[in-house]
Amino acid sequence: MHWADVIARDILEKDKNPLIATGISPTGIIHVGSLREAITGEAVRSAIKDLGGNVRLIYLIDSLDPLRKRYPFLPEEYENYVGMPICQIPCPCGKHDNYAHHFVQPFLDALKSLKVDCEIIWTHELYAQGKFAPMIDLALRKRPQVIKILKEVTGRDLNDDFSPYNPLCRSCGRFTQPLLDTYEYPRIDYCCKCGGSGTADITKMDGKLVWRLEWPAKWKIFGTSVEPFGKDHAAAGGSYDSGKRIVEEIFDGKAPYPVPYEFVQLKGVGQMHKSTGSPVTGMDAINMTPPEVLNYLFLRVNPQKAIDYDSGMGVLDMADEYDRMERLFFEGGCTDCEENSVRAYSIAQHNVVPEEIPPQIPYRHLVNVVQMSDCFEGVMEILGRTENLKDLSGEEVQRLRKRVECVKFWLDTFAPEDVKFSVSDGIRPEELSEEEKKYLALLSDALDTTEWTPDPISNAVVEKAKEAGISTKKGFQTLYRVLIGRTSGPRLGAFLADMEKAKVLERFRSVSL
RNA sequence: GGGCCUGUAGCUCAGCUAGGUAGAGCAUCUGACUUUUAAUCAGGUGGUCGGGGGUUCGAAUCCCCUCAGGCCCGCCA
Repeated sequence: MHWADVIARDILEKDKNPLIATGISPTGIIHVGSLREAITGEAVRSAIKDLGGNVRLIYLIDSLDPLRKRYPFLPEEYENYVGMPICQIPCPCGKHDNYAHHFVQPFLDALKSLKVDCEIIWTHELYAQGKFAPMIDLALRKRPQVIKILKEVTGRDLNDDFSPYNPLCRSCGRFTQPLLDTYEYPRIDYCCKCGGSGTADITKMDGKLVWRLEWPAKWKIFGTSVEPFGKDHAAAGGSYDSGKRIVEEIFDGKAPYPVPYEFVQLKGVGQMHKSTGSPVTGMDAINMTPPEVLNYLFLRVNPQKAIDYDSGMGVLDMADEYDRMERLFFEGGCTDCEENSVRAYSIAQHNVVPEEIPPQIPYRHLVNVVQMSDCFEGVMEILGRTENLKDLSGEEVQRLRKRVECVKFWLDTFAPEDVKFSVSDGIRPEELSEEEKKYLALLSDALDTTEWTPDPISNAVVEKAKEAGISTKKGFQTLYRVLIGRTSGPRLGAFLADMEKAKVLERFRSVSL
């Protein structure tokens, strides 16, 4: 059984109306791994829905988190903003409301493109609405117990003056320590390092809980029943462990069913970090992997399995595998060990699968065709020469368009050199030997009367090479050199059939004379 | 030091919760087809299931130990 179905079944045994929570702290550039959390949550959502559960997925944006340090990609002046909540720091590019919006927007676009069905919630608004106030109150009143729990779980020493709540200093805009003795619901005083002092109202956005308290507080607020999170939180003594005890012993709530997931690595390069940026960003992955394929990539393996995101040929392999699972889904006949992958295909569609199998253009073929035309219409025209595209629905055209865009992006960024070619890179006549010219002349005449489909073309290519007295290999190389300036390329018969006959003949003749 | 996760074919992974003759895809090899060239189809090769021990009639699967890799035990999220 697919892992998402196992989780869904376990959840529904306890809770018929489960709520799944997930989220992000958009303090820096978002990487591929951040997508895994959202996709994992969405998979559980659609699996529960599939079993008839009334399920909701919320996506929490931790917009009140402080900027921890000035990351290398930030301008110098951001040094001044360290310690301030990211929803109150200016946008680096000036186009968004604030820092948090700037970094989370591409991610929200990605969620949309991946069709993650969730409700977006901004944490700073929860604070402003006073949603955290009961938990802040409990945390402050039961502070000794909180400290005891944290000590026991983490095995660390914690000072007795530890505060679970940090007021936001009105003078400098940064989080600071409160004067614990002054607490009287709903107010607590503070005296900031900057020299400023004042009073924070815990029912307003005047401060925030520290992470280890904030997380369980959210569980209590929403009644979260399932939550995927990075395995760093899942480790013994980590924030899930402490959160579990705090939500039960302090907030009188329950911890969600944990779905820890492993991190995503760029193949051969290593762990990616939000804070330092990385060679493949989340947006890169979105841009070069069709959304349904990206969903599938994360769903085909168990969450606790590390994923190497291969931005090279792996992108093509994954798309091909996706298409293969699509065929197996509709045609049946999968083996036991493909069962989970086929199910992953269906979950990657959010369990809303088309009535019948959509027409498939092999992804590797698309890689060739995309390089033969500048625009989508051109690609469609070329595909139309060998495939029947007349019956495509609007949605199918959209999917194809998206795939073409992804292939283009991939070719421009991460594709290895040996899959790239350009039909404008043909060589000049002087670079060809006499026998090669003779071959081209013979072939041109033969092709003139040849049916313009792959097999007859291939036959002519080989036959005329023999006639011209050169090896088949040499013949192929000559044609590739003339067409794309390389000695190898896409399967020739189909490649030529994809092109316009007149243009091919013109090209051959222009160099054979 | 303590804990969690991972280790199955060259590569990516199923299979482990209910032990019963090791599975897929990709890669590779061979062959359809008078075509060696990155879109076809059919077959084949390929694994002491990280290692050792135990339980069992029988272990990839359960238990113990061990090795390797990753991660955690922050008043960071």
